[in-house]
Amino acid sequence: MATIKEIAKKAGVSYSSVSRALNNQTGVRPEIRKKVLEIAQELNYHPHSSAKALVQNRIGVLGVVIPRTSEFAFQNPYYSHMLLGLSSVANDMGYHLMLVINQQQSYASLCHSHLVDGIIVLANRIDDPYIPELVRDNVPAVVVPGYPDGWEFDIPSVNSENYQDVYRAITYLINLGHRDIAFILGGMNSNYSLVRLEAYKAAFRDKGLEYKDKYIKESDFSKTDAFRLMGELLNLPDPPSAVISINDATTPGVLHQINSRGLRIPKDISVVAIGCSDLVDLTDPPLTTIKVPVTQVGRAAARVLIELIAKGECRERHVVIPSALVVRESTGVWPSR
Amino acid sequence: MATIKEIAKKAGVSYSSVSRALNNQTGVRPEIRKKVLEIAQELNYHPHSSAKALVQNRIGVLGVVIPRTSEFAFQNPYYSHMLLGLSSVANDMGYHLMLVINQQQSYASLCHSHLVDGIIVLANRIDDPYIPELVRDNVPAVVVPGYPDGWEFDIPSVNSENYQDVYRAITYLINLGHRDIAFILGGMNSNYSLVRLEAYKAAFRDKGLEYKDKYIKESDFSKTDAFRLMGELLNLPDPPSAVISINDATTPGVLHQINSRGLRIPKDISVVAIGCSDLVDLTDPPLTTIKVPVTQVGRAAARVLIELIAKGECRERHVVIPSALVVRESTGVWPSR
DNA sequence: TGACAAACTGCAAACGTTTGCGGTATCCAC
DNA sequence: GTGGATACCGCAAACGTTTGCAGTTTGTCA
Repeated sequence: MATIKEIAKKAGVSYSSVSRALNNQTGVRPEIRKKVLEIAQELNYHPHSSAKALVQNRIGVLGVVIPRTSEFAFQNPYYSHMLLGLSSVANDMGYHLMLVINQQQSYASLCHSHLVDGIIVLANRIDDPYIPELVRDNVPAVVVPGYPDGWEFDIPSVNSENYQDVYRAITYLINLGHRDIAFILGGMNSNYSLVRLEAYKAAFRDKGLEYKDKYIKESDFSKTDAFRLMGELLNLPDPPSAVISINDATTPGVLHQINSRGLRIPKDISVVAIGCSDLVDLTDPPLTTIKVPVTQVGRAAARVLIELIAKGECRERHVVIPSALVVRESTGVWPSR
Repeated sequence: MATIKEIAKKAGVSYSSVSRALNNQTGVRPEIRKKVLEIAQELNYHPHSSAKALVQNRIGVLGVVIPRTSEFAFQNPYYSHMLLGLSSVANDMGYHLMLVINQQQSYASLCHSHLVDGIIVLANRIDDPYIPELVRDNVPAVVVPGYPDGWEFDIPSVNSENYQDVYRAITYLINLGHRDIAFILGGMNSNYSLVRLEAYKAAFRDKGLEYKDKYIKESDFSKTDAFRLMGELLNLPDPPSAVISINDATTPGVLHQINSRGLRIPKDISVVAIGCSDLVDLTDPPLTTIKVPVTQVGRAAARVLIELIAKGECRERHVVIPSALVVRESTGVWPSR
């Protein structure tokens, strides 16, 4: 591999001039710059990123941490969309992405060893033991979706309008006449579950109604578990008239359970899906959906992290991306006749 | 951040000894080693990976390239499974993963700039302009799934038993009595499409039968396109009695089209799915599937690449992972009564 | 022509490691 | 007590860059 010195020798200048020419800095005669660039091209020169990193104390890589999670969870299109968003901003800003799945060591050490300049934790669990260390060591880091309000420490986060969307969706269902609304949640160590359940309860409360605990089910975010739980719900003597499903993994399980019993949507039961997948667009009937703008969340997360790395702080520590409830045909008035 | 020199000063030894102690090399007294390790712990020392990389000429990172592709394609669980496989082996072998999506520059430059030690290209297109450069520059690289036999250049690859599986599936359908078997393919710049179509044709040929071009459809690997093409097929005066769908993205489109017409599987039409998703396990009826062992392909790819980096060559340049046709309930004899 | 500023250029240090080599201490056997 | 082997230790170079500083050239204007 060609180095800067070889170029210098070949061009007959010092290698500081070569460096300046290559990084188009000021202070090098145009003809020399041109010559240097030509020779670099000819030798197929590529700057040694480690050497650069060593002196500049910046490697140009963002660490994307996907905490220890089960295989089926990682299959969620959530991650794909997120990675697309992250990667598009990173590309534009001159950063690369290091993907860290099921890391068994502290996230902070990635930064301490200068492997990455900063860290994004995706789908963080609120009991993740490695996140407090990030704030203690003051590592540039962003978590998605973050922590409940008033949490014991503060770390930059990006989220979508989780609370508002679920609140709107439940209010909408209540207005349609539904009272027995089931919620297929994920694990309660996910802020997604916590915030959305909070909104669910608030929507009932604000209408002067009471939700029923038996309709609230904690899944492990998997399709099979959602299938099972939806089965339990439908076996109740008074099954729910509507159900809201927390993500793209659980929704197919819910739908499959409903379909396999020959129930009709929305005549027999209304369904609201939460997710980022366009899978739901082709279901029959088209699903009323809380469309989570995951790619945009990813873009924002990358932007915040890059700002954090550059400036040591960021203007907005807790970004919320607007999202929307899209009403389609899987929800109807109740009772339905 | 603590450096090796600070540890040396604090321990009262030279920093070469510290280095040796930390990398548990020979040539340092046990009590000194112990002391050094304690101080390192206490100072929260982490070796500077760039400094290390500079002198060792090895950064410990594998580049995972996902060529320019559309958003919906990246959503395919194929990539998730692959990344899980890659990451598990990489973790075990002390490597990290750099994820490069939609890279607009040459893949080889990643290696030339010492950002990564080697490169894995996922779902390579046979007309990808950046891959020949990898072999020209002798960059450690593996492509998945690779190129057709007798291609103009040779590059290590990992694939599953694409050909055999499709051959078996088509033979199986023919034995059931099917003659009009549709194939929803992807783009013909993908070796997946090429090889599988080859197998499709061979299965007919070897039975002394002729396939019909009108039943072969090239999709763009998307669900919506598959939905459209399946529509065209079912609109034919002589629609197919069976269909095989090339991946996890196209299958839902195919199924949705069939269901929306009120056709019954397998009475009216038999369906064979190709893919890695367990999505199909919950469909009604359960799908006869060519289960592609994508995670294992990923694991093998990482292993081959690491061997390539270490030894400069690998024993097996073209690994094929065995897979299987899993017969479930979406395929039946024809005619069906 | 001279003075002064501006633009250019090169030297050398620095970034944090690893490692070959030569030197020193330790130990054991005779 | 001497010899030699062995284990340990530190010096200094090396990896490929960037960059502050000082020195040199060029240009401009009076």
